[in-house]
Amino acid sequence: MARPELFDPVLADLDERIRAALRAADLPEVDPELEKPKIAEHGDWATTAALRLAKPAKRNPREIAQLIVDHLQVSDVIEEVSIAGPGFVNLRFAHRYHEDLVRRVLAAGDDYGRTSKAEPRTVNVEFVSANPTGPLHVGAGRWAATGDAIAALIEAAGDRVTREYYVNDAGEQIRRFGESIVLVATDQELGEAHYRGRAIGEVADTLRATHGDELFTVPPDGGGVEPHDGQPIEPDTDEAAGGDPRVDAAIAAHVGVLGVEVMRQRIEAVLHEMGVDYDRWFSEREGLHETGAIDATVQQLRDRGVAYDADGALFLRTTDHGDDKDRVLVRSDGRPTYFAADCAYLRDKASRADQLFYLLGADHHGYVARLKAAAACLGIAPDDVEIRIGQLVNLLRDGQPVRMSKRAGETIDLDEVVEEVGTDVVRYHFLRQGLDTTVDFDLAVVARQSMDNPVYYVQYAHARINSLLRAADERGFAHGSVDDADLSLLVHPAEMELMTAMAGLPLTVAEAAELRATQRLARYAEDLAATFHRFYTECRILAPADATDEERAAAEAVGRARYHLAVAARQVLANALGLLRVRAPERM
RNA sequence: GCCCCCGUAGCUCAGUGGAUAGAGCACCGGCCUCCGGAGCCGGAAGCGUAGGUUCGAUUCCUACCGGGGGUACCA
Repeated sequence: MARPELFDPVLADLDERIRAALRAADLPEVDPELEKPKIAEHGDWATTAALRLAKPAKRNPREIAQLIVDHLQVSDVIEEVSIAGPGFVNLRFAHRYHEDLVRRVLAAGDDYGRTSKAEPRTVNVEFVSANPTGPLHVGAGRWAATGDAIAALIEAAGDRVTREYYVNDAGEQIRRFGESIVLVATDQELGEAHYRGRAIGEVADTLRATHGDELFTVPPDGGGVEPHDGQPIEPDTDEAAGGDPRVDAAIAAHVGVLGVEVMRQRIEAVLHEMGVDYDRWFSEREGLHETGAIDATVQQLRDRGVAYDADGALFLRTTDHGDDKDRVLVRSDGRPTYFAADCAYLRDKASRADQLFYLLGADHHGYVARLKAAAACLGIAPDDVEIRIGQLVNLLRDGQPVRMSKRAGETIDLDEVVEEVGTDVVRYHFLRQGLDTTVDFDLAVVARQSMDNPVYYVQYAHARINSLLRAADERGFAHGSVDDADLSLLVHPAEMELMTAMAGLPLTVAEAAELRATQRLARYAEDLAATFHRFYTECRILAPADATDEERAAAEAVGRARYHLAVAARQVLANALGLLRVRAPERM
């Protein structure tokens, strides 16, 4: 778990002093495990060391707490040390701490909340990777928002990130996809196994526009057959491999490849619209099949002695690493399986990154064991392969399920939803909920601009600060620089609460990154917004229009301090939203 | 059958060993001569059940009950 003392020099010092007190009191040295009390009255930080020492030291925890306090020499940033409850040692900051914090935030600017690491790792974050045989559905929006935000969090926590999309553009499905396009383009009926839906027709139209009708009727190499005597050309089909008897296999394959690229671009466009931009679109066909990487990987697995032949097929011994059964790498007919491509891809990525992160939907949870086992078989440390499973999305409208089946017209694609409600709403809705919970995405609820959408609450706080600062400028409010402001005047409970909340961003970011828990940051932003709204309600910056000169003069010094506090709050809010890739608007 | 996830307020969700379990929505009652009421303040309301581990359990373990998903020489 992220440690608070790593993000704050004052806490680092405090941590060390508590350890020193334990030594001085002849107590076993345990980690102080500084934590934030839930209740503000208990102070700013607390240590539970005394509670945890009770057993080994065989003493009453309150006595131990007293010993700690007796030997603890705190710096003057700590104003109060007290013992409470069963043996908590509570610590309260002097006001100076909060004043420094405001200055720290303003000095750090956009970097406030980010941390650097002495030895950053390169983390490959793969997410979405939906088959490019159809448009993204709403559920994929969850992986887009979450994967992207997790990537941003990992970066903010000091590591390097590559965002990657694995394009499944090889194999059986591409031929079938090609056949589907050809059949639709030539007004023939689709078979049972074909892709259907509006998108197929759109791809067909796009291809017709760029390549002409011959694309669907003439094999890419010309077919070697000239039409003659008005006889239709017999398609050179591949029914043995499951091909449709009406479609030439070479045409299907060619159209499939072109169609996939059209679809991939559409996917790229909607993801871009959602603020998600990949560093790499990894083509299975180009990157693994055409380079021979699959064959090389299969050979390597043979050489490592982790593969064996049985029933004419080649199996990988994944059961040696916790899988339920060994997996087929090469079928008995000699074709490599999709799993073999997975292994090759794993190997490729491992050569480019220190850590491989996969975000998968719950419908893929069966992959976890075999993927981790495959990594182990390849000699990749299983700890360097992290697979997170997210639960699925229920698409609703007014509480009623919207069918997400493949049938034409019934699906609602991600681009339509993004168009309808906007990217901030879509992203935030997914990001504020944990990966382990099933998300209900109700189009009717999500379209409402109210507190049904907390994103507006947070954005409103940010817009409100901007409005406030604009009003100050318009009235010629002389705020001066923060160095000249007397921040010691910020003693109102709402001001204290706001400063305490702002101090929490770095730790929240670190924890959210570590746990891959975007909702932590979203909830933090909501809490901070609420704290600001309270401050706004209770603490005026500008004197009322009808104030007397005397009143105005009295309020001026504290107003200046509050002005800088508001600027700092805006910065923290903007940074939190920025990591979620949600806009922080100046007006709304 | 086996595997994974979930069960917290009427509803949607936070809270991965600490003190008095938190928000929003909905409901009830207050707050604008003044910087944006998309706001603020107050009220009522909850950890599925039964055991176990621990000084301490919503949190960890086991069983059970409910809900969701997965279990291919498919891609």
